[in-house]
Amino acid sequence: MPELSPRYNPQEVEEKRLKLWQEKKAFHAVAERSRKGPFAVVIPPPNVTGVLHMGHALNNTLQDILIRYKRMQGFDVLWMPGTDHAGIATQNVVEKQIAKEGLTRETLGRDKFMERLWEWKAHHGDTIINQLHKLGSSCDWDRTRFTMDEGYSEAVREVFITLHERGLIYQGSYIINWCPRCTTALADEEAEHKDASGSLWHIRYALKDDPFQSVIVATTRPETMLGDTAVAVNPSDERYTHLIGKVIILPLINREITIIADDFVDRAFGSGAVKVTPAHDPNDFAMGRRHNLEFINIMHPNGVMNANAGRFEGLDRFEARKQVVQALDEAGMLVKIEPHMNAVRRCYRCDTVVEPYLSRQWFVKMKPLAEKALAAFHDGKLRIQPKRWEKVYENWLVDIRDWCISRQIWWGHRIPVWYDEQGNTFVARSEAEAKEKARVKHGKEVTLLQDPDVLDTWFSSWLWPFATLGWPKPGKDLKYFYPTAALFTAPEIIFFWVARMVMAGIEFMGEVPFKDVILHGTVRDAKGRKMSKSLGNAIDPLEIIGEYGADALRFSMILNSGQDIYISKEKFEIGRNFANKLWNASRFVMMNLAPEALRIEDFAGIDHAALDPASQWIMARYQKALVAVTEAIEQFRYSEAENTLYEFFWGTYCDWYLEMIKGRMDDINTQKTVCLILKNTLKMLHPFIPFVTEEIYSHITGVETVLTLEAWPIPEEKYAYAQAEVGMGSIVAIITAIRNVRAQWNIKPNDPVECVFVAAAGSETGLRTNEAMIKRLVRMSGIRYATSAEGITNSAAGVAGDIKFFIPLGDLIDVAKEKARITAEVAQMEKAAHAIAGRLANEGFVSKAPPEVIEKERQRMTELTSRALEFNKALACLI
RNA sequence: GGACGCAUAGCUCAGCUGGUUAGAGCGCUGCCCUCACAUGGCAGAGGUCGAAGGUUCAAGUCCUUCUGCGUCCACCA
Repeated sequence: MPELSPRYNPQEVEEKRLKLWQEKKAFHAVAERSRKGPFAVVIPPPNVTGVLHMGHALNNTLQDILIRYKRMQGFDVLWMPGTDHAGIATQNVVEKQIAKEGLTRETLGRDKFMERLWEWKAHHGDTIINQLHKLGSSCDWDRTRFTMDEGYSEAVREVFITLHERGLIYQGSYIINWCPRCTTALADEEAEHKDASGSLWHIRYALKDDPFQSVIVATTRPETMLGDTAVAVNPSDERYTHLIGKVIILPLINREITIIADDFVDRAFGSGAVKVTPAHDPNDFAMGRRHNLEFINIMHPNGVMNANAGRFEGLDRFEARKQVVQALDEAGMLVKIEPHMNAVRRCYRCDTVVEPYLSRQWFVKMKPLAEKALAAFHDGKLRIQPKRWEKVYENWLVDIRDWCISRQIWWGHRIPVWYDEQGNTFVARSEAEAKEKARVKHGKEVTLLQDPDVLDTWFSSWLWPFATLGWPKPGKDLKYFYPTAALFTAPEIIFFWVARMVMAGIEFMGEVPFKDVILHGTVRDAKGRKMSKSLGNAIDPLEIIGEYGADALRFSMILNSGQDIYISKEKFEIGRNFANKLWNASRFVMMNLAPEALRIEDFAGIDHAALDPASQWIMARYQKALVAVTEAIEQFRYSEAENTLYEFFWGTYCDWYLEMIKGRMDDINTQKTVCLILKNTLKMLHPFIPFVTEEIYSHITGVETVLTLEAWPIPEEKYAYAQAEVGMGSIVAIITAIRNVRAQWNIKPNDPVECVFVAAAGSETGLRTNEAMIKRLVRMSGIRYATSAEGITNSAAGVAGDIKFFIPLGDLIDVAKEKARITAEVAQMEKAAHAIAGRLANEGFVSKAPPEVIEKERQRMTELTSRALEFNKALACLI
C-alpha cells in the first residue's frame, strides 16, 4: 500500500480516472445485455457555441447521479450525449468572427459562409462536450450526436415531409415576430416579453369632409401610422356611430382611409378609436382581413423605413419614430404624450426589439399535435416533477398557436422545398426527387430553386429522443432504448422543447419520449440574480473544478439544490472538505486493517455473533442509511439522498463509530465491519462524487475498479435487528461507573483513561434528547471526549459495553453552573410531561385522537417522568 | 392582466400524509495542531416558524385575507 497524502488531490485523481473510464469504455451502452432492461436518458443538447456554466453543471450532475445509480443496479444504461447546432446563436458567433476580417455573410456568399460555420464547428464544437466530460458525466461518448449530422438531417427532412403530407405544415403570409438585427422570423417563444416604460402618443386624424372634425387615436408605435389603412371604433360606441364609413386624411402621408367598426375595439381604452396598421400589428392584421383593408408594409427587413414611408424613407424605425412625432407635433396633430408601461418583445438571441412584420413563412399546425400530447399527459403516460409545472405544460398546450418554423438565416436545416418558375412548390427528400416531381408535372425538365430559408433549431431538437437513436431507420437501439426513462431540464424550456418532444414522440414513434420529466431550479448567485456574463456574477464551473475538484463541485451543487440554487464560491468548500474527510477516514482504515479485512466483499464474511456492540450498531445505522438513500434517489430527491450520506458518513461513521472502535482494532470481525461499511458507503456515494470514491475503493481493494459497474448495495434484512436494541442505559449507572473509574485508577489531571461504560437495553425512544444531558453529566465527571453511549447496548444482560473515553481531568467545568443548567432542563422535562398529562385529561383528545397517538403520548409521558426522576437522582449523586 | 412559487436561527435551507421539547450546514463564541483528517475535533450561544384571522382535542404543517420577494405566461392600441 503506497503512502497516501493527508490531503486529497482531486486534479491528479480526476485526470487519472477519466482516462481509465475512457480506456475501459466504462459507459458504453449495449442493448439487451441485462435482464433488468433498458434505462435511457438523452442529454439536453447544449449549444455547440456553449461554454460550460453552472446550469449545465447542475443539469448534468443530476442526470449522472441517476445514470450511475441505475448502471450499478444492473440496467442497460444509455446516456446519449450531443450538441445542438443552435441556428441563430451560432450564426451570430461566426458573423462576429468574420466581421473582424471586415466581412459579412452577404459579401462572403452562402456557400463560403457555410464553410466558415462548419470550420468553426470543427474547431470549437467539442468544447462543451469536453467540459461535460471533465465534470464526470458518464455519457456514452462514442455516440455523441449533433443536430446537423447526416443521419439527423435525414430525420428532420423526413419529419417535415411527413407533416406536410399529413396537412400539418403549411405556408402563409402572417404577422410574425421579426428580428431586424438577425433579419429573420422568430417563433412566439423566441420573442420574450420585457417590461419597458414607453409613451402613449395621442394623435389627431382629421376628417376629409370636415377638417375641423377629427378622431384621436393612441399608439405606442407612432411610426407605424405611416402604414395605417383604417381607423376602427367599436360598433356600439355612440360617440362614433355617426362617423363610421367616413373618410379620414392620414396625416403626413395624406392617404385617404376609412373609419370602420369592429368588435375588437375596446371602448374604454384611450379615446375608443384605434388606428389600424394591418401590415405591422397582429390584431390590425386580423382586422385588415375582416374588412378587406390594404396591407402597406413600411419597413425593410432590417428595420429601416422603405418607400411607403414617404419622406421618412431610409430612416431606422426608432429614428423614424422621433421624426414622425416631431412632424405630427409641427402639424398640430399631436394631442398629448402619456407615459405608458408596456411589454416589449425582444429577440431571445440578441435582445433587439422585435417588429411584428408581415411575411410569408412556413408553419406547423399545432392543435392536432397538442391534443395528443395533452391526452397522453391526462392518461398518466407522462409525469412532471415537481407537480406544480404540470399546469404550465397543460395551459400552453390548450392555448397553443401555430409554430412558425422558417428562419431567414443560413445555418440550419434547409427547408426541403423547391419552387419552379411559376412558383409551384415541390416538397421532397432531395433535389432529385423534387426535379422528378416537377418533370412529372410539366412533362419536361425544369429548373428549380430551393427555398432559401432554414428550419427553426427547435424543429430538429424536438426529435432528439428518437433521432439520436437512428430514426427514421429502424434498428435495435431505437427499438430497445425508446422510450427513454427520464428527462432532466430547466423549466424555462418546457415550451421550446419538452412539450414539443412529447408531440413529436407521439406523432412519429407512437409513444411519449420519456416517462418522467424532472424540472430543476435555476442557478443563481448569492443575491438571487441569474448568473450571466454581463452581470459579471458568473462562477465558472471549470474554475471550481480546477481549484476544488469536480467532486466538490457536484457535491456542493446537489446539496444546495432545493428549488433555485444560490451559489457563492465558499459553498463549494463543503464538497472539498467532504472529499478530504472521505480520503482521510479511508486512509485511517487502510493503515489499521489487516489485508484479510480489506478484502471483505459481503456481510457473509463477518461473524455477526462475535461482533462488538459498536459494530452491531453501525450495521443498523448503515442499513437505515442505505434504505433512505435508495428511496430518495428513486424519488429524484437527490439533495436529500446526499444529505443522508453526508450525515451518515461524517456524523455517524467517522465521529462516532471510528472513534469508538479505536483500540478495538485487533478484532478481525470489527475490522471487517469497518471496511465493509466503508466500501458500501463509497458505492452509495459514487453516483454523487464518482472520482474520489472510485479512487479510494481501488486503493482499498488494490485493484483498479470501475465503480459504476459494481453492484449497488442491497439491504440485508437480517442486520436490521440491531436497530431495535438501540437504547440508553441508566444514567445513575453511568455516573456510578464514571466515579468508579476515577477512583479505581486514581486518575490524575490530563490522564487519558479508558472508561468502562454500563449500558442497558430497553428504552428505545428519547435517545437524542438524552444525549445532550448525558454528555453534560459525563463532562461534569471530568470526561472530555464524551463520545456518549448513544445506541450502544449489549443486550438485556446490561453488561458492560466497552467504549473508549479519554478522561483528562484538567479542565473540569463549573459544576455548580452545570448543575443549575441541568436542573432547569429537568424542570423543562417535567413541564413537558405535565403538558402531556393535561392533554391526556382532555376529553376531546381522548375521544378524538387516534388510539395509537394516545398510546404514544402516554408512553412518552411515562418516559419523561422517569427520566426526570433519574436525572434528579444523578444530580444528587454527582461529585 | 392571468398563473405559480417562496417567506422557519446572522446566512443557505430541511421539516414528505397536522401529533415528541422545530432540525442541519455555514457563520459566530470557547477550548484543542490528541500519532486518519485544522479542508479537523469537542463544547456552546442563537428561532414568539412573514402578519392577522379561521378549522381542529392538536397547526411551522390545512383554509381565508394581507404584506414582501421571485418566476412564468399574455396581441389590448
